[in-house]
Amino acid sequence: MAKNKNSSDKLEMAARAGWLYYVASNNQDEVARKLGVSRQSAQRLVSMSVAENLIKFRLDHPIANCLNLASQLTEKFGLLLCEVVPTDPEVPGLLTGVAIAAAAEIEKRYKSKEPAVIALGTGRVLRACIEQMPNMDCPQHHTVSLVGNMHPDGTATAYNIVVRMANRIGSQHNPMPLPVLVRNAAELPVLQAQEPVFRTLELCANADATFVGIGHIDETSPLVMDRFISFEESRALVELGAVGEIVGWAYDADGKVIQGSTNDRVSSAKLVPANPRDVIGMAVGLDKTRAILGACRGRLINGLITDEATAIAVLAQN
Amino acid sequence: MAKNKNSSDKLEMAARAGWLYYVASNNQDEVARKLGVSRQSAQRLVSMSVAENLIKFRLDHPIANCLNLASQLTEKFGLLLCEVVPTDPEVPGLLTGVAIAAAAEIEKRYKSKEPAVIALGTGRVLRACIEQMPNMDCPQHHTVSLVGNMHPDGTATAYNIVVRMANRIGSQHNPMPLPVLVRNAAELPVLQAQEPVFRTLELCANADATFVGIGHIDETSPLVMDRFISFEESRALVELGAVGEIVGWAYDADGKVIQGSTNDRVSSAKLVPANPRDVIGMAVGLDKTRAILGACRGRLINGLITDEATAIAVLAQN
DNA sequence: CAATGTTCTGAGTAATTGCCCAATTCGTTT
DNA sequence: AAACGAATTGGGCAATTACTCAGAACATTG
Repeated sequence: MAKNKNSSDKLEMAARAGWLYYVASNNQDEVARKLGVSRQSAQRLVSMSVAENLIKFRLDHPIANCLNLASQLTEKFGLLLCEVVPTDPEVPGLLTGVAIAAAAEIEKRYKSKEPAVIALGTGRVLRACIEQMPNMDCPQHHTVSLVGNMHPDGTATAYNIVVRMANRIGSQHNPMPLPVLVRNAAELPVLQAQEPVFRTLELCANADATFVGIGHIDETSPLVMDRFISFEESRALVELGAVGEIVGWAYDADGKVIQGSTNDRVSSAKLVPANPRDVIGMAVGLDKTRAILGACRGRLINGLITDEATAIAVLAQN
Repeated sequence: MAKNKNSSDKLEMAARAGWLYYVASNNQDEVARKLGVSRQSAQRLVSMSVAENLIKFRLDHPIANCLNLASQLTEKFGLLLCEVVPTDPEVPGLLTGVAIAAAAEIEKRYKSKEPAVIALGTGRVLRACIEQMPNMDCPQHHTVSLVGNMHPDGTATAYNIVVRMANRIGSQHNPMPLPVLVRNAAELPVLQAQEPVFRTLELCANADATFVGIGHIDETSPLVMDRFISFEESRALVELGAVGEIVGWAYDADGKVIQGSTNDRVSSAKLVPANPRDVIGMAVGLDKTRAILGACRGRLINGLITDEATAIAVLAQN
């Protein structure tokens, strides 16, 4: 009884203190004087008003929700970096937002005076990213491709990201002179032992930061559309549980890299689960939900750049 | 362009900083690190987030004395709604508190899915209210002005509340394209028969909720200060027993609308005593006491949002 | 009533925040 | 291209806020 009254009085005082402090923007000395208590007590009351949630903070800005989603994702998947950009409800597939965010992140690395190695994968976001990069002159840095840049016939792929990026920012660069998938698994060791390939893979393994697109796997997936794998292979991967791919490596819902199938012929740098360096995945689109989820669960990435709608979907499905 | 982008970037950073500081309770060092800026810049951003009202504080606790006053007022005047917020004893005129409470009440109406018509009057509280509203997107709702939004010379008034409110919450809106007082009583019927005016008045009459400021009448009253009526007219009104005004309509201590004088030229929507819809008055300040009392007695309002000190004065005088 | 435990208080101190100022950057003008 | 002015930055320091702790007040129990 006495206790109840006491604590409810306290709360009321706390409410007043919180009001005077936050709403009327008094400092704690003034609050103390106006409530007739010592400054220390006023401090305790103000602090209580927050602890007891009598004072609510709310952020009124378009990015508020994004921040919230980013922090949920960070929390849930132990990410080092997470950026969620607003979605234009009328153009939900728009890449510009994530591309800008990703470009800003990439640019940050290139701005460093210290020589850095940045490894790049594939994907629409990364391609859009290049447009968003400023022209720079960074001969001290190194841009390296995680993934083969040619078709089996020797022509360069449409996603020749490394070269275009390196041109723009003026860095040294190593493309990967291999097809994404080699013709048969047996020749892979031989090809990867070639000096240029070998060096490139080495750089990838030691890259200070890695940026990759996250692809989903089904009939409409980028791998199929760009004819890297056939429709049948895609279906086989799905049979094996594949939900997504990063630089060609297909993985399942837990982020475990699939054994066998097309993965035997992937020439790309290996994925390193729980990599201590920054590995930042980028993806937009509701069809990517499961792929993103898998990549996060398996710690194939430790950073994520996406948009609001996709983030919501990922969190909802988790 | 560059400047615009710059400042919108700044605001976004400020929003982030505010979020990290207040919502995620980081200290400024952590905010600085997470945003990649210096501690001082972080401090500036946090401070900007408050100054720009990106961060809003809200007290969520029924303070006993305020509740008590509210229930006395409700009882005594048969109100449908009454909200009393704390007063800072040294800054009794501070509008922030009532503005926040009123904004919460208005927001509640706008949150409804059902299309609603909200009518707004004038006054300092209502103006301060707009700052406290979150940005919303409510194209299904309608915001309508009870009172003329222009000076006789055609310029818009400083209290162009409807437009600013509608911009913020993204509703349709009807300002009132008339002066608050027309030049002479004879032309009033003609002007009010104009389609846009007529439609607006019609909406006002059917508004689901009406929010009005309560003004007092003397030499220092808003009507005089803003040159809507002359000092002499004000004195004449006082002679006729006027103690307060709502959207320009002067009324006496019993809440009876004054006959004649400037009231003959008021273009605003008519006051409806004992209106079955919500009509919520807002007022702060001891000089408003009699005006509030009159409005309540005459049932010109059926809801009241005020502060502790004013509430005490109103009850004491009754 | 004394003993015991709990809560509350304020002094002291550490940490954090707010502000001023000089230096620098950036954009603009000439 | 140089010069100028506005805006931005970070260091340094003062003000404010948070925390710790020992003692006081209070209630509870034996």
